[in-house]
Amino acid sequence: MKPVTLKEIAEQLNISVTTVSKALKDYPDVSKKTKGLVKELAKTLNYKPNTFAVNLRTKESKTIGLIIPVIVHHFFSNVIKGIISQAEKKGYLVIILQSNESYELEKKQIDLLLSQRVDGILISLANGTADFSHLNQIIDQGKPLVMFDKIAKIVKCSKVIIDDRKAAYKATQHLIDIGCKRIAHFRGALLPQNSIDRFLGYKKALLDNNLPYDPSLVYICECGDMSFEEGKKNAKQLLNEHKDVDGIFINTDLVAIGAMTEFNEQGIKIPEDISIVGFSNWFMSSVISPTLTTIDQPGFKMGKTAFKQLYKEIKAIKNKKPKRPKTITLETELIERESTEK
Amino acid sequence: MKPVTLKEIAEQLNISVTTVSKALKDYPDVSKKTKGLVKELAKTLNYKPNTFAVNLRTKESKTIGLIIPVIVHHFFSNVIKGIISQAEKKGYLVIILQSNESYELEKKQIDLLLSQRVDGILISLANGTADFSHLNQIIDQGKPLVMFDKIAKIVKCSKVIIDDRKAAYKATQHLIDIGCKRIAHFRGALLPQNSIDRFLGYKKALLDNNLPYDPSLVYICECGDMSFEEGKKNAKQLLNEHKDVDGIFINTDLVAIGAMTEFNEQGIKIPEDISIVGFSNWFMSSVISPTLTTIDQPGFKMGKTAFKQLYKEIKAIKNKKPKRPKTITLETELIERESTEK
DNA sequence: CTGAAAGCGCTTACAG
DNA sequence: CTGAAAGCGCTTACAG
Repeated sequence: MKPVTLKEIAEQLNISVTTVSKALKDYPDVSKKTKGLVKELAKTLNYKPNTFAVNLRTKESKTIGLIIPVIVHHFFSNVIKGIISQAEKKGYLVIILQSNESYELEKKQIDLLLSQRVDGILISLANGTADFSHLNQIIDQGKPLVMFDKIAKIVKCSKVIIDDRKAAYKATQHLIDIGCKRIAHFRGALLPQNSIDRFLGYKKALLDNNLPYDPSLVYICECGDMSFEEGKKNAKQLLNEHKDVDGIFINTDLVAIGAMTEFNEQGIKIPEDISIVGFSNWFMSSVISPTLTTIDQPGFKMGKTAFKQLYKEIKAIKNKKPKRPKTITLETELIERESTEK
Repeated sequence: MKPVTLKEIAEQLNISVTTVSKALKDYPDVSKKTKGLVKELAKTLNYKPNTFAVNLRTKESKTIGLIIPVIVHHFFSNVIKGIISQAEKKGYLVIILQSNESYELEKKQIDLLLSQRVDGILISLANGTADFSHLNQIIDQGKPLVMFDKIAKIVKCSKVIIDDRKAAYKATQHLIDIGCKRIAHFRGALLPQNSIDRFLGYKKALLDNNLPYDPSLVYICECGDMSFEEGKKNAKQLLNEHKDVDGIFINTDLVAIGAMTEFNEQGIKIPEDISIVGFSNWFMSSVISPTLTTIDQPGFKMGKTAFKQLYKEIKAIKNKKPKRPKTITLETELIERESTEK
């Protein structure tokens, strides 16, 4: 019932706690016989080292923290899966917190993780985050920090991202290639770096193809986390303001699906009247009707990569050889489906 | 850079560590003046108690473990969200592990959590779990354990569930009410208690309505985690074997969506030729075409409730007043949509 | 090959 | 009101 300690093993075997500890950790300076006895007894007593004591001594918790804006989210839940699967392989546990796209919460959660003394932190920023002192605080403490997907360029830490600009360019170019002349963009929130980059990719594709860039065709969302509704709302507004639009590049599939629902209700045909490209490749996008053309964003791989990078930095810091921050860019892919079939 | 300790505060103030510790925790036997000084200095030095040391002393980690079969899953990610939101309110952190529907992994992960000395464990069982000694081990150690959704009736711990039998009955009755005479059932895996109960609810509804129960209309899945494909496969098989089926109650929306895709490809019309009721109310089900009638399963609430129950038990055990296990049943609701519109 | 001792950073019963 | 001391369960440098 009560957990077994080294002391009890030592007493039963009439040897010292030191020797028991060493035997269990296979120190070379313990005799084979003693090791055998200790290990056997440890097994029968079901000995498990007390992590609290180990942590206190080694100053490591073998635990990392993860802060994520939303959990119920196809992309992010894939990232989580990637992170914990990789962490498990290396013997690390993951504490997950949801910032809910709130800067205030994010800040508090970082405090919480730091006082919990996790070995490192993985974060994807909240939409509202514009100040980064809470992130620099992590770095100042010499704790590894890796940002992914929603990052702040200015913070000096490693990052795992996709080339958002290029991906958005690809998406927009595809609309142009199938003949769209008047292409709108639903960009989502204003602040996050990836919205900015996706917008810039959209704009560049237009200009490179000698299509005029019209700011009134770009729809921003001031809202919080209401993707589907946001798509509906934007679509409605677009139909009022710009009857001539024949293609839309929509930041995030869920918003795109909201828009498609609205178009469908108003009798607008996709892709005949308007072609649509989403972003992220949620599973849903492959089963709705029409199926949605989108950019595949490798969530699972991003999670894995982010953990791997964090792990490297944890090791490096432990060995007193801290590395310079690194930015890793993962490939994306355009998935062509019915919503752009001409 | 290096974390501040009680000792440093004590030295700077020329008082004892004991007094500093007490002052920070607002013990009544410390003078107001001292408290003021200590708290102020702690703040300026940004003192954070070392959790490892605190845990070692108090034997509490303020951390719980959560084992879940799959993370990328609308229902389960809602449960996770419910759990961590509630845990955060009570100052608890959550370590999340994914069992991947594997009994072996689940067992290892419980070992991991126990040696991590979490204060309690929340679990939804893997499909493959038929032996429960790893769960009893938790209880034997006097650690609180709460199971949710996928439970084992035989294990003596608290449970948070829905009335699966009733919900399935409701779903099947709905098919009968709209005129279906020959109703199939895709039950999913064989073992989990909730598949069993949903099957029993289906069967009872048939019998209560004087419809014959035909075992060949019940499709079991021996597969692992391939819901969408499973739905397609079952639908294909059903079309070969039973052309006369006019309604299906399908365990889990994702499987239902797979089936609908197959029916669609084969030119079978829903709901005209076959009516379908799913289970779980994934967001997706409200946006596909036709929209899917289903049973709404309150994931967020289930997560919240499970944590609350665990929390109560943690407190109860701490106060040496352990409570008897309790089973909490949450309400479900039939959501009528196009797939059963007659 | 074995073990005594110090110490990680706290908390708390006890003495004054 | 304050503090010395013991102890939580480990690890590890050091002595023998």
